[in-house]
Amino acid sequence: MYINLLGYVCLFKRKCKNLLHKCRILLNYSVKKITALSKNMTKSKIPKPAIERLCTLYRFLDMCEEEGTTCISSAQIEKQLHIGSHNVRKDISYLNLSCSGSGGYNIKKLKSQIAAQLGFTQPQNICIVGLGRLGTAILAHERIAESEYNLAAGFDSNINKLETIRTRVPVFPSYEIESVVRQMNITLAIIAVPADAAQSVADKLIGAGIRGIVNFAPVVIKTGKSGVFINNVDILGKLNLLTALLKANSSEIYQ
Amino acid sequence: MYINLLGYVCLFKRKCKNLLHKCRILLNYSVKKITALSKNMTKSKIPKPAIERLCTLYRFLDMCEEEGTTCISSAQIEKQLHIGSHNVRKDISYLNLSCSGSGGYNIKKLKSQIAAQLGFTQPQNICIVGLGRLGTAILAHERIAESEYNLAAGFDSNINKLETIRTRVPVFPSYEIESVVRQMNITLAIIAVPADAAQSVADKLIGAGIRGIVNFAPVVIKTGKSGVFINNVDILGKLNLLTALLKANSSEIYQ
DNA sequence: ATTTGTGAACGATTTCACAGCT
DNA sequence: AGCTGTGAAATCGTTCACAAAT
Repeated sequence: MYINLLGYVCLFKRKCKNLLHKCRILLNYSVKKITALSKNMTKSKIPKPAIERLCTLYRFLDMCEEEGTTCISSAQIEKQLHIGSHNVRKDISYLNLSCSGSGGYNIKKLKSQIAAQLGFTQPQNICIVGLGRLGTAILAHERIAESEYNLAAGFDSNINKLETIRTRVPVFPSYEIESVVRQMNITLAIIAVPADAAQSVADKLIGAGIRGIVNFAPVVIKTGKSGVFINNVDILGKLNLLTALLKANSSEIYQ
Repeated sequence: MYINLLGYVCLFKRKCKNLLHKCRILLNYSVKKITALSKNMTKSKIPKPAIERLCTLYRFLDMCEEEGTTCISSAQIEKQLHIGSHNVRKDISYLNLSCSGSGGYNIKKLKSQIAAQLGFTQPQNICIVGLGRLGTAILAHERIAESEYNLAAGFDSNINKLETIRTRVPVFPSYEIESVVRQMNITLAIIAVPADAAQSVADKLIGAGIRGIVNFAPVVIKTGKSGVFINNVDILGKLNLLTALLKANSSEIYQ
């Protein structure tokens, strides 16, 4: 039988492309079946890149809503966000909802559905560690105040600095991070301290039970604990990435 | 023959997993051959996620070098950066270089090779548009001054502000963006203006021939032109992403 | 003895194509 | 008439396993 199959394949190689496809379908099916039998059905979930795109889409819908638009089609989203319309529809389909029909998506409805599925409905408390130029710039960020996030605390190790900062947000010395984070039930943190302090600050935050960190310090932060997500935003890294993409785009990397 | 094959597959379903694999190999091989014949050999290139990881690695190697380390193995990199050692080696293999042997990679050599392949060797001129709190924070970023990037210009629409800023970097009013960018041969830009000004600033920059933009304004910037890369760093978007990942991680999104 | 380098297997994501609504 | 929603195909990226190198 093995030899027959080999002969069959040789035949395919020459002429029977369609039948070959049929054959592949059959085989793939059986492989899947076997795989499904040998391990538990993996729970379906949204791919991470899709989640990223949905976040971008959510921010974009927010903007559209402010401008007073009520409907948008996947083709329009493609033009604005550079995400293929197929891709947009697929991503939205992961949410298991239906805004269907011609005329495109109802923005208000779609936005609230994304918020519900991705967990943007419950307001969360966030904090900023490091109140230098960058930290205070974020403290003053107009849109955070209007958002679903509540900026609950700021921290800095320099106590003199704390006294001179003018903001509505309560500020604390860094050694109080753990107690304040626990008491105020803060779930997300933004790190804006110098590189050498970043990891120790992150350790404190994670120790206090924080769930996610946006790190602006130019080091890669490690988390020993699973279930804690870290987003490193190193500006030099971003510049490097752009440089590399430009190079790769203009001339092939393999000489 | 079709029916024979079907029967064969049924047999597989029950017991012949190994032979099935063999069969798949044969078929895949033929499919590849056919595909290769029907279209031109696609040029191999580095996957985008691999480029991102290599940028992170580059920054990390930079740090290691400062600390005086000379050698590092893929296993050590795995611990520090949370990138699987397999993955590290694969990414490095895309560069077509050889630092091989036991004892790990020579940091200096590896770093210079990454720089060469990814295009970090030629210093590039960069500029910042928007000299509010965030813009000035970036102007003062210690590491940019030491890096392969030359911070050549800052821009702000508020002329009074330009006079009060204390920095070594030359600053200009925003209406001079196009001429200054051209004259100084600036290739990358950082946008730190309010949301409503971001797109028009980006249009000016792209019009002046800029190749890449890191955008800190909380809107998604569009580029009509291909060959221009944009990196949107929206802090609310990052927070959204963390929230969504937490939700997806803790409880399945499909109820 | 240890660690790299890499083809191939595997798994994940994107794209396609068209049925199904409105 | 036009747009969404979605299985299935195609593509892309990661992991594996082991040969090669020192």
